[in-house]
Amino acid sequence: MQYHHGNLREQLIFCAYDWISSNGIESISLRKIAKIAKVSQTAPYRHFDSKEHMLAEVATLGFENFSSKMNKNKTTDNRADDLVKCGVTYIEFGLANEHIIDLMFNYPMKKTDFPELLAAADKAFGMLLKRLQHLHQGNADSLQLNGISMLAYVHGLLAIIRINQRGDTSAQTA
Amino acid sequence: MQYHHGNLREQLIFCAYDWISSNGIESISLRKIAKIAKVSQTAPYRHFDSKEHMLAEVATLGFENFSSKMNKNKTTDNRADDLVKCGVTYIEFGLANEHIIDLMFNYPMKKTDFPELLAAADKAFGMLLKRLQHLHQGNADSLQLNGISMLAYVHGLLAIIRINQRGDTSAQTA
DNA sequence: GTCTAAAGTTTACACTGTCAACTTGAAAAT
DNA sequence: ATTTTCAAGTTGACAGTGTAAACTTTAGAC
Repeated sequence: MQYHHGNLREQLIFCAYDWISSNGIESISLRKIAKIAKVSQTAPYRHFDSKEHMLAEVATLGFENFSSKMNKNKTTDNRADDLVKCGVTYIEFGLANEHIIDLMFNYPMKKTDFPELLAAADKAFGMLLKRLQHLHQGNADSLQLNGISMLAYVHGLLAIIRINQRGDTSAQTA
Repeated sequence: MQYHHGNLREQLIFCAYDWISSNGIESISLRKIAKIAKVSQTAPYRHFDSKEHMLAEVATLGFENFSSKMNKNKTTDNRADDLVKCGVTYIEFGLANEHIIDLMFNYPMKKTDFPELLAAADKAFGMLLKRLQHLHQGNADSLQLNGISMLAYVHGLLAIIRINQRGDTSAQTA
């Protein structure tokens, strides 16, 4: 239908996603992924304003994948179970997709400049918070931690685990 | 005493620290900081094997600064106070030095390749853990969280605050 | 006063993001 | 059916990057 490539835009996003998944963020280059997609080095500029705009799309895809994984954790009536599953899913995703989650959280991107990314991130965090709050409301007298606190805890736990994996700081002294 | 510069090595580390503090990690280049230090572009290679080796020194300095700030929080006999001060110090440091803490935690560096960095990070985390555990042992029946958990919580809280500051994910719905 | 080696310089290379100018070809307009 | 148009692709160029190789300077040891 189109010129050479059909849907180069999506192709590029998938290529970049794959590349980052296996090689990390800092080793990526527009030219490399253009070459992988078998187009010229400047072809991506017909679809993205800049490298950052493209990475924003990749990060968006990351949040979508995370959301869909999260979505399989149906909330049950056992709220403690739900919390555990929720946290485990988050951490599992982070450990299984460490480079993508790097892009999602640690790469300095002004998310407000990328509405799609902002929406995808909002949705994912919203799911997390809803479940955590669900638990919290049912057990109002147990822990004095609200949704953000628990989110912070899970997020931080993942970070600590990863830092330790990178060969590090031996925080495991506890 | 020496050739042109006296102690270029330290000079470069300080220049890089300053640059990163005000401009962030990804905009740094060896050439820029060499120019700032008024030496040729390859002069840094007489003192560092690579850019990463230099950044490791900067990160080490970051951990040292953090430790020295942490050190001013003398542990008192009020353990709850100690915990709060500890967490506040951590988060304050992170907010006041966001680019440096990026380098310290989010920049993918194999810390085991840089023994000095590893030692500095160990020391900083050790201080944090000691205080947290100090509290925990005194209150063994209160929260079922150990040192790592509390570290994760504080670390995650900082991360969430920063992500929100970047214009983001509106996790403040709680 | 020569020698040496550490600390600095110049030059060069491959790679990066991105701009400008050109080409292609499928669909819209006549 | 032919012409026009314009999005999607290309080539070529530029400044900036990390870093390797070869050269030069200079402080101190003999």
